[in-house]
Amino acid sequence: MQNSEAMALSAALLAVAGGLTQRIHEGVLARGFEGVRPAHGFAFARLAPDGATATDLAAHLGVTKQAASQLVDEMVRKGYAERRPHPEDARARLVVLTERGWACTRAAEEAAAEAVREWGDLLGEREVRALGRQLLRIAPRGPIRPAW
Amino acid sequence: MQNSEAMALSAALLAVAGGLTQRIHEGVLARGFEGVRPAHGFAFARLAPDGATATDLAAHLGVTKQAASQLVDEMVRKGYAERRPHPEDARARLVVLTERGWACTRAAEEAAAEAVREWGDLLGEREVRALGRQLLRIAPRGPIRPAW
DNA sequence: CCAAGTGGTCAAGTAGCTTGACCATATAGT
DNA sequence: ACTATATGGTCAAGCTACTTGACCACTTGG
Repeated sequence: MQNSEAMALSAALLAVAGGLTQRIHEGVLARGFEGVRPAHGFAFARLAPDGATATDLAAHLGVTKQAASQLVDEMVRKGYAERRPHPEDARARLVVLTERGWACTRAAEEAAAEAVREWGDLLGEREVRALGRQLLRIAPRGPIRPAW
Repeated sequence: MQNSEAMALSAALLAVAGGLTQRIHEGVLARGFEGVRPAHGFAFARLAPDGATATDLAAHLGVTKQAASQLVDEMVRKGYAERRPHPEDARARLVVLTERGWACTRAAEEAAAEAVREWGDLLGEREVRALGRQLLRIAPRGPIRPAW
């Protein structure tokens, strides 16, 4: 495969990712959740199962713990998360989603599903599933860097 | 397709895009081009064929013309681009890549090809080509937003 | 030929990150 | 058990890539 081909693939991938991000962001906004930025979505994803500490979040997002802490401040201030004492470590605080945080997460899922459904119209559902499988196989492990 | 499925697909897509961006960035750095940020790559892509005005660039990147102009300042200062008088409009300035700018573009292509080649190892070249075709078909038209 | 539109710049403000210093609690070594 | 080091978190200050707003130079259209 030629370099220019790889570049075309990369450009398409980044364009799709950028478009999807914006679609989700707009969809969440349209469902009445204001003051949420795309970066919050990645935080929500980490908090969703059982909560996490600010330092966990920092590692997951690839930022400093101070930045993660500021992000948590903001989510708390806007009612999407709350800090609880950590059950096993008196230094730490467990950050968990509030009910509003869960609702916002569901809104993001709906918005994502909406965008993906349009892909289905273009490619067929079978191809979209194949796309998902391929992407899962090449997805990197490390932190999800929400910026470029 | 369920919402959670769409979310998993979305997460994988964004993870792959983030990883690819980082890979390209590191590859460009490793080839000796310093002080280049991922956002520059999108600018280079727009400048590559025949140059562009700062306002064109702004529209392409989805930022204000002031921000685009600052980006051009930086690229000029670092030797990747230069401003020339516009042949048809005395108000405008045509921004074109320098030889170093072209070299940096080629470095980015090589880095991208390296990452894509690894996908080929995982999926097979046939599947990677299919991936490229699918992504091209669902890629949005508008500006490429280099941030989320 | 003048009015409105467009490309570009200057200046100031903002938001989200960084680095650096610090405290409180936990964990490991002797 | 006691100290030394590591770790979770916070406070404070600074940086940088963006924004908004005002403005000038040139172009375009009635």
